[in-house]
Amino acid sequence: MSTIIEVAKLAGVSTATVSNVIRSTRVVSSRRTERVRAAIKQLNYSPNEIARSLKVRQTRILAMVLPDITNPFFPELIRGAEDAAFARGYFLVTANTDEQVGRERRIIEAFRSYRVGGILLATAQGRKGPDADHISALIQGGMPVVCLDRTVPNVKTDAVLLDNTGGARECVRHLIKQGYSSIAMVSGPAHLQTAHERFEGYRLALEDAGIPVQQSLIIRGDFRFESGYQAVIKLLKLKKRPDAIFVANGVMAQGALKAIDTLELRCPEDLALATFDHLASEYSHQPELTSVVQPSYDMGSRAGGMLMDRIEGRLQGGYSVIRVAPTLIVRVSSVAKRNVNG
Amino acid sequence: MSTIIEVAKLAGVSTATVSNVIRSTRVVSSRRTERVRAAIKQLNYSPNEIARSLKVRQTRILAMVLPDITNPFFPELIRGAEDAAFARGYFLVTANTDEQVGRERRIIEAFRSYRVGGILLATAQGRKGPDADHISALIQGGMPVVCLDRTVPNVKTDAVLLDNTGGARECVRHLIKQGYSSIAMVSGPAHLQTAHERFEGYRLALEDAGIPVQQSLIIRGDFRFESGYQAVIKLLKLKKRPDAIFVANGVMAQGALKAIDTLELRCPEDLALATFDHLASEYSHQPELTSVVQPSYDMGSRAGGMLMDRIEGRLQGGYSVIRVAPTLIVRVSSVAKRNVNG
DNA sequence: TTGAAAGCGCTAACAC
DNA sequence: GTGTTAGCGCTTTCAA
Repeated sequence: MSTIIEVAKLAGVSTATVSNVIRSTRVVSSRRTERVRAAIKQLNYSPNEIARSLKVRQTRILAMVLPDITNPFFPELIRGAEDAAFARGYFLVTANTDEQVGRERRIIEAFRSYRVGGILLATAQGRKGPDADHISALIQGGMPVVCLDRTVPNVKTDAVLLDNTGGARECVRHLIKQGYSSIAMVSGPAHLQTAHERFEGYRLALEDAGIPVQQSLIIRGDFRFESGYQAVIKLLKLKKRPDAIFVANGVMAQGALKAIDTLELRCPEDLALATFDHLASEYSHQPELTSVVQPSYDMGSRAGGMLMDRIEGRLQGGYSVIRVAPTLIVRVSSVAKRNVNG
Repeated sequence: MSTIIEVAKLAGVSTATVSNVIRSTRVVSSRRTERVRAAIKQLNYSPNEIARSLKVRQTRILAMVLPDITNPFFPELIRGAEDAAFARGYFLVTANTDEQVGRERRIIEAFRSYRVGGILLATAQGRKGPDADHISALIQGGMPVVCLDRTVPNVKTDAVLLDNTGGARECVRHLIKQGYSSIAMVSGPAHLQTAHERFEGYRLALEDAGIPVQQSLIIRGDFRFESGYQAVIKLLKLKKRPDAIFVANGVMAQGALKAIDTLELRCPEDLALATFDHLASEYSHQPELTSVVQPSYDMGSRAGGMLMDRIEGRLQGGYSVIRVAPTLIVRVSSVAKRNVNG
């Protein structure tokens, strides 16, 4: 790989001139500009960003750290952040922690070492995780960090979060209004903040309506397909079967549909269903599920914007936390109970 | 952010000693080692990989360039490559081109500038794209590149590909054996190599059986949900409706299911279905689709291994191209025609 | 075992 | 408009 010195030599100019042509940092005569361009082409020269970054002490790389790339919610987040980054001349790279805290640690350390401009973090850290010291250290060391979807416990940062509790509450309230009274929930993993908040919404909605929470109607899943399937099989085999189920994420809801199918029941005739996330239009075909839709693309894009603002010093002072509201989309899976067979 | 000089000063040793402690490049007395460790901790020091990379002229970063992160096939590819990378002390980052050639160009140029160790490329470049000069230049410049899933036209590289033609051929042959004779196809975008190859498999299977290919039964989609939906609606409104449809990817197959549902038909009673990709167990619930399953995790992992071998010089000489075979999984959506109503 | 110092490729301050 | 050069933070050779 050729260097700026070789380009300068070939073009018969100084390295400063080559640099100035590349970065347009000061005016260079058109004759020289042309000679430099030609030399660059001839040598197939690519400026060494490593050297440049070392000199200017910053990179225009944004790093996104994600827990589970196979959950369709996250790719949309990537697309949002990516478009925002590109629009402002940044470059987004992504790494996947596979929900493992150790791996997250290692990835963050690597990004820190490479001195990325900032980090978008959807942490694998649980909501009571005691292990967040490295993240505090990171931030105190001056690295701009924006938390996405999930915050890190006991760490103050900018964040873009969803109003999980509000969304779940509205959704369950809707089920109640439709005439359902025995409403089960398939919740997410205990250690995840988002799962906890969604459960809170469920609890509050029941409380609002004066309906007691029944432990037997709450089954914990892990946000994956199989656990949604198993949970609903279990619920539907109860002597006192629920008449509606609220599912804490979209992937588990697909498992729920499969379970209903396996037991040869029908939705909504035998059981109403409502869920977080809207995979339906993209990956599934029937029935149309009532769902709490997260504006994931938008969340990614806003978090990206926030991070770049912070990097560029446009965002001074205290941390800002944005709570984005989800949208409840009512579909056939939760039609009013009295109409089910009408 | 503190530097190695500050650490050295605080520990009362030379920078060489600090470096040797960090990299274990030579033996350092335990007294000094301890002092260095303490200083690192006290200063919250993180070695500057940028400076290191500049000096040693290489990085242990693997870059993966993907066309569509929202297609569930690709995240699995990432996981495979990532696990392979981590196991050998590399670090994988991903960027998404959104199927735009211009964006791909820009991303590759950035990765080149940052002197990543190598690139895993699932190109957005069409199979007849004339625009691959930058990729040839990249490779000639010494950058290790492994093509994944798709090759770049007229460019010689290592590659891990799927036997698309073989997979499609076997699948359609299966449909024929099950007694279907009017078999339609929802194909992928014309410019994509994979789509072309799958169509070839379809064509060959019909040819094998002496069934003429009918243009009216071939509808081109774009690998997305909506196009699968529209294509199947169109096919099912034909006067001479096909009795089976072969769909070129999993996302479109979901659209196909929705179309069948919309027209109040049933699969396989009214129409058999078989498809590339297996989204079924993860995102969908019914009916179980006969599918050509790609070993995507494995493809990612093998491509990653190949790239690291190439980087480390274990893979000398000519380029190697691996063609991975998919697996046909037969499910209820294509039961033998005579049994459909029996 | 340890330290001094050159140099990786670039930018930008300074001089002309 | 243009060139010279110090120095970004690290590794590694050479010398002790």
